[in-house]
Amino acid sequence: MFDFKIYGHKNMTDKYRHLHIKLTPQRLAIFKFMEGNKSHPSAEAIFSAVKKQYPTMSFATVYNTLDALKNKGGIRELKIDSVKKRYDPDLTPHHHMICVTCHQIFDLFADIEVSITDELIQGFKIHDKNIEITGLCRNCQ
Amino acid sequence: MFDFKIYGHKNMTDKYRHLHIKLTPQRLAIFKFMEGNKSHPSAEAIFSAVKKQYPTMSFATVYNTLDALKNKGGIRELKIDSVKKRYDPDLTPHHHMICVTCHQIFDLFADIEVSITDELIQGFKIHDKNIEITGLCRNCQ
DNA sequence: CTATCTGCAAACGTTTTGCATCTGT
DNA sequence: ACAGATGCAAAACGTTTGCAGATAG
Repeated sequence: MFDFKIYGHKNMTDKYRHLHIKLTPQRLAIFKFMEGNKSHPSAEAIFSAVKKQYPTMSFATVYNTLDALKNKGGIRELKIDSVKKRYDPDLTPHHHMICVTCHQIFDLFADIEVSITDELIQGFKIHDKNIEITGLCRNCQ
Repeated sequence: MFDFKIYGHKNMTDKYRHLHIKLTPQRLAIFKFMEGNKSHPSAEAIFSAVKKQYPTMSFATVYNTLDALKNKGGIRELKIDSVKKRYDPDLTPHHHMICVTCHQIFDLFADIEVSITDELIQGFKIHDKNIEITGLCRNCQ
């Protein structure tokens, strides 16, 4: 989930110590579930998955953890789904393709040319550019 | 809101007849409010505005009308705001810039080069490409 | 030790729904 | 006439919050 290989982590706890948040077992389970997860899960999906291991897991803990991760720059919150928030542990610059039929989300690691004239942006200071592509995935065509 | 000037509309009702939905006074009030509206209003904003004229206006009617419009291609539903849906009557291709401080939404009518190799899109058939830019607007810098 | 986290339940804001009544066509 | 819209209130849904007890550091 985070590229800290340079630290040579001994274990799970060491691996996430840099976040400077309390590393509870519940949180570590969430980190583990998110690590390398390409499904862009919702809070509900994360909750369901981690609840198997921690039957007392609550939404408060899931949202609390996701919020902490988001604030520490550990995950991205996606607005791809108008119904619920989705989370992406992949922080490398990429975009998303959403199938209008099966609603699956596909990563797109294309380097996209976004050339905008100063005149058009009305003095807006750009932090981030994000491209959302809608259409039909191979299966649904 | 719709570019049907070629029909030479006599009045409000004629203007929207092509939608093939019942043109109630409430709906016409919503159409009028949306026409040329650059504020990307939420359902609540539309409701509040139109309620002044129709005190009995309900959310059911607002959502019903927005849904009909969306399905007939009369408006676009935006996913820019993760809390609530926003609606845009402008159907000409354009993108959005969202200020992270004041949360205002600005239109961006730039023609953006999105060149993607066939290999990267995994057979995905693209219908639409949408760019969301986040940053600071001139006022908030 | 104590600042922070967990888990529960209740509250919240947005959107959807059921249904009786009404109305545009 | 009648398919479809309105308006109300209730429900549904995802998310947030308050708080008492627990725990990581």
